Formats: sequence, C-alpha cells, structure tokens
Amino acid sequence: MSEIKIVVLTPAGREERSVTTGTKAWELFKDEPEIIAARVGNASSAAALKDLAYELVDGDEVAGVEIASRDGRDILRHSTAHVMAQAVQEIFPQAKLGIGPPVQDGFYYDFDVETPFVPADLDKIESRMRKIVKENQRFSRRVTTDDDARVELAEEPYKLELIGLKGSAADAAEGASAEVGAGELTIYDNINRNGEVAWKDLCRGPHLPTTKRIPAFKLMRSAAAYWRGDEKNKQLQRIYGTAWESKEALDEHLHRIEEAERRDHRKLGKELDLFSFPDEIGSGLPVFHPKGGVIKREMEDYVRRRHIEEGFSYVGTPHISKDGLFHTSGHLPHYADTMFPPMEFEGANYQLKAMNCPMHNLIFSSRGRSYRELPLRLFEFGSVYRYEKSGVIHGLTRVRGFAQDDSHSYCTQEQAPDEVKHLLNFMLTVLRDFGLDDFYLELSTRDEEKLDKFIGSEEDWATATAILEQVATETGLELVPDPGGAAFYGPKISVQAKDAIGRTWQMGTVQYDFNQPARFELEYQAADGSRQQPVMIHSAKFGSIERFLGVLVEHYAGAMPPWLAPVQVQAIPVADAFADYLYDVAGQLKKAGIRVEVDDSNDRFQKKIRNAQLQKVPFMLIAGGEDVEKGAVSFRYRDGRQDNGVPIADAIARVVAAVESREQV
RNA sequence: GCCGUCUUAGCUCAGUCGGUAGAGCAGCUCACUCGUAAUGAGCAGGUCGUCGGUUCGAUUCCGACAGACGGCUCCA
Repeated sequence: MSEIKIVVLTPAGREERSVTTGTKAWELFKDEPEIIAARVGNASSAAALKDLAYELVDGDEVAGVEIASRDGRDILRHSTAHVMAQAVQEIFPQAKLGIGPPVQDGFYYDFDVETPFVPADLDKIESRMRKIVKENQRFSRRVTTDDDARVELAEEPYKLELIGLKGSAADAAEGASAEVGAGELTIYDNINRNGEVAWKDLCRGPHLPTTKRIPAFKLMRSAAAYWRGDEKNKQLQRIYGTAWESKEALDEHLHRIEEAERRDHRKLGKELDLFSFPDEIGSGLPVFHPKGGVIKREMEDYVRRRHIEEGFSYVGTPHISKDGLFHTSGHLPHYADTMFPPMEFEGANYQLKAMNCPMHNLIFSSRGRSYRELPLRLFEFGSVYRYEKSGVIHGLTRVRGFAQDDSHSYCTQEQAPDEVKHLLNFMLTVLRDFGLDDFYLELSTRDEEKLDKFIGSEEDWATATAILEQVATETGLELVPDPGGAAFYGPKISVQAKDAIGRTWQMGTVQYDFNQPARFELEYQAADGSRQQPVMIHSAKFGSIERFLGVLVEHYAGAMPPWLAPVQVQAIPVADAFADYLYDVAGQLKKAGIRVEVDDSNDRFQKKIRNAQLQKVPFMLIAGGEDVEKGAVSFRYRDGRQDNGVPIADAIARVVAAVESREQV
C-alpha cells in the first residue's frame, strides 16, 4: 500500500495529509456527522461534489459538505427524491420515472402513471418512504456505459430519452442535468441491509451515504407537469416534497408557508373588504370596493403627482382602437394570442388595448416635434386588457384587465442613457416610498436561438442592450441576466423587489425601443434642420396598479402604513356617552385630511377594539371619562401598545405626521 | 390552454350511502354596556355554481359549461 498526499480544507484552513491509497472521503470526516458529501478539486480540475464513498487520489483538495449548507440541502433533497421514487415504484410498479431534481426549498419527481395521484396516495407513499429511510439503504454509485444503461433501463422510456440527450442535458429540461451529467454516465443502486439492490436510478449524484441520513421530509402536493417542460409533450404526474437537515428546520419551513398563506392578498382582500372578482364580470377582472378603492386612489394620486414632478405630461387614451394601429406597432399578429379577439363593426376590426405605447406614439406624431421638446415624456394610467390563459389567472397579480402606470419618453439617441438612468432612479424612489427597499435588477435580452420572436437589427439590439446594461450596473444593484426575456421590440430592465418575508416580486420595467419609432415614422427636427428619428423608452413604475396593490397587501400583511390605510383612525368611545366627544375629535381629524370613523355601534367596548384590530386600523383613538376631563384621547396601536391621555391637538398632530411621513406604525 | 382537486347562507365550514339542509361569525331587532381582542336573547338569511341526463324523486349519481385553488406551459 502506498501513500498519497491530499489537502483537507476546513473553515480553519488547509491541512495537508498523507493517507493510504484506497482511502475514502468519509474516513476524513468520521467524527463529523453533519458532513454528508465532499467537494473535491485538484490542480487540474475545479472542485466538484462527490459522494463520501469517493476514493481519494493523489493531489486532491477535499472539503466536507455540511447537510445544512446550500449544496448539502440539494444533495439531501435529491436523495429524498430518490427515496420517493423508490416508494412510488414499490406501490405502483407500472409507474415510469421522469426526472427528480432538487428545487428551491424542496424537490420533485415526475412519474408517468395511468391514474393521477390523489392525496391518499401521498400518505401511502410517505409512509413507504419512512420505511425505506429506516431500512438504512446505501446509495451506491456505479459507472456504466450508454449501451449497458439502455439495456438496464429498457423499461424506463424517459430515462432512455435522457441517455440520448446526455451532454446537452441542461437544455433538455430544467433539472435533467441532475440525472445525466455531461461526463460519464452513472447509476445509483439503493442497497439494503442484505446487500441486495432494492432499487436503482440513472443519476449523476452525488447522494447521501444512506437513506437514514435523511433527517426530516414531507410530501407537499401532486400536480401535472409536461415532460421536459414542453406543452406539446405528455403530462406526467409530479409529486413535490421538501426535506431538511432537522425536524426543526422542516417545521420552520412549514411555518414560513403558513405565514405566506396568512398574507395571501386574495384572502386579505376578502377579509378587509378591499376587492373581489365577481363571476358575473369574468375571470381575472377585479372590482375595488370602497376600502380597496382608497388604497388604489392613494397610489394613483401619489404616482401621478410624482410623474408630473419628474417632468411627465399626463395624457389620456381610449380602451379600444382599430386593429391597424396594432399592426403598425407590430403587436399584431405577433401577440394576437394574448389580445382579446376583435370586434367587427363599421367595416373595421376594433381591438381592446393591450398596451398603451401605440396611442402615445400618435400623440407624439400629432404635430411636428422639435429637438427642443425632447425628452418628451407622456404618462397615463392606461387600462389594458390581455387575454391571459385561464390557468394562469391569479388574484391581482395576474389579471385580464389592469391599469399600467405607463410612460413613454421620446428622446434623442444621445439622451437615451440619461433618460434610462432617470427612469430607473425615479422608479426606485417610488418603490422606497411604498416601503420596499431591497431590490435587484434583471436585464432581459433577446433569445439568440429564437430570433424570429424579435424585430430590429442586430446592431440596434446590441446598442440598446449595452445602454441598459451600463445604466443598470451604475445603480450598484445586483444585475441578473434574463436571456430571452425581452419584449419583441427591445431589451428591458425590470426591478425585482423583496418583500417583508423575503419573496421577490417583479415591479416596474424600463424598455428601450428603437422599433416603434421607425414603424410609426416618428421624427423630430434637429438643431441642424434635419429630420431625425427619436428613441422611445417605455417604463411602468408599479408595473400594474392592481398587481402592485396586491404585492403591498402581502408585504404589509394587510396592515397598511397610515398614508395608505383605508381607515386611518378608528375612534372608539368607552361608552355611548362619549361618542359625541369623539365625533368632535373626528371632525377635527377630517379637517386635517384624515380618514376617520367613529364606532357608535351597539357592540361593547372590547368588541369594538377587536373589530378595529381585525381591520388592521393603524390608530385606535379611545375616549372615556378620564380623557374627557383632560380634553384628551388615548391611543391604541396595532401592536397593542397604549398611550393614554394625549391632548387632542397632539393626537391629531401625531396622526397627521405619520401620514405625511409615509412611515409604518 | 393542459392535469388534478374543489364550488352548500355575506364569510368559514358541517351534512345528505338519492326523499329539496345545519353551525359559528357577519346582518337585523330588543335588552345590556365607563377603560383596551368576542354581552345576551330573538329574527331573518340557501333553486346546495349553471345547464342537461339518469331516476317516481337529484344538492347528492353521470355529462357539459362557468368559476376558484394547486401545479405545468405562458406572462409584450
């Protein structure tokens, strides 16, 4: 037996060691049960994840992968997916395997089965999984060849397809690279205590050493998913599950899900009487009730005022137009599928507006334009209607009719970078005023594989993309590429904001468009007397008002900051006798522009407090004998804090200050 | 659009193995009510999503459609 030299990397540093040939990675981490895999690199290769059963070679640099790390959890979840697939095939032997990768917070595995899974099946599968975990089966890696694998997996048509795609697996389907890597083909055998192969799966690995190393998991739901993500393919049955390094971590995850459900704007919208989606109107078409209307109007008032401050002119355009306009813009026939079908009358086809830009272009071209007018900035709340497929409608975040806070800046090419910068900064200040302050940017570019989806020359696209990229970089915010995500007429930057519980939402966008000015033959007269084509820059700050309202409701869990709260002050008399006193205070608050209501119902005092609390009113103003004697009122805040005996004038000033500062209380 | 689940009072839900239904909250009425998250009593409220089919009889079984929910695909 000869010696080989390796390096063990620990948080403390590098430790050079000599071990005998044939030493396995696990022998380095014998006393560290939280290490479930190894990251191995050497002078000639980048670090790669390996099973703990990996046999060390001379020159290896080895680091342990903790189960609670990002990679560790992925490995844990992938292994749990294997256990699930094994359980499924034990219960439903005819089930064919699709793919089973780890995903954000969990994993899934796709199966081709005759009948879709029902919730009772998930229970059965989960208990079978627990049995497999208890059996402590060993994940054993075995290198094979394409031909051998084809024989072994003759009964698994989807796996055979993946073998054929090896090397381009990343393109084959999201997650497919977890099954077949670009390198050698491997199969993992699950070996039980008797040394028999209980189950096997084509898989790149790595995996946990044994099934017993799965500390906590839970199956979440089943759903259909197209094979390789293509709607032309067969739908497989997907089971989603989650797995964590400890029972506590699993419980925390389940609590986070509960918290997200508690904040669901569809639920809160109903409870707080903000909006609804009447069937009689149609799917995806919201109505705003008086309280939701207050929030919506505050948002609109604010953003209209801000646009005007930033040099925009408020304009107005109709909801429908003849279809020729959208042919000129290029939207038809490009996006006919997502526009409502035309209405034919007076010899023309009229279309519901799905975007505002063509109409703004007509305002631009309504008369001759001078370079002195540029940048010309037009803005409106443009109502647009989009025929979203029935299955994608989702509360206020995906609707068929909505208003964009839409602007179009017409400028010279030279002005474009500054205008993009202006719009981006403007948008960020708007979002900050609404209490969102954690952002990253996404740069959506055209898909180089599907050039027919995009119009315009390669040079124009390159110029536009470069300008957006440069401005985005200058903000100092993280910039994430989104290849293929561009609109057909130009690239875009979108702002992604993180909410109070860390979820990200797409907010506004800035889009650079050199196509529509050409199609509409827009021009201005330059200083030298020549006619020039402007560049137009599209931008929506909220994106859609409806959607942004929904995001705010979730961000604040319905407890809106005072400036947005439908009822800012709920006045509650301790007893009937003090109602008049509070009506007087309420009158003064109304004069100061505050939305206040006095609860003079027959409910008892405590019940009124409870009602106001459930409505998430920011300020409860209470008055009883002690307050009246002092000419004062008492505050109760949403968190239950009290501030008693505050002089009326001070109380009003306090409420007004909170509204004006747009702070959360 | 596709797959699955679901649709009973304003809301949240029971229930009917086929004989037209019940609770809590909300609402209305009355009484009570002076200090920080539910006072009590009574009343009223439903063509059991819509339309067909099977049946002596359908809210219940079957089908179609609409809508909701969870995914997939999509998201200018």
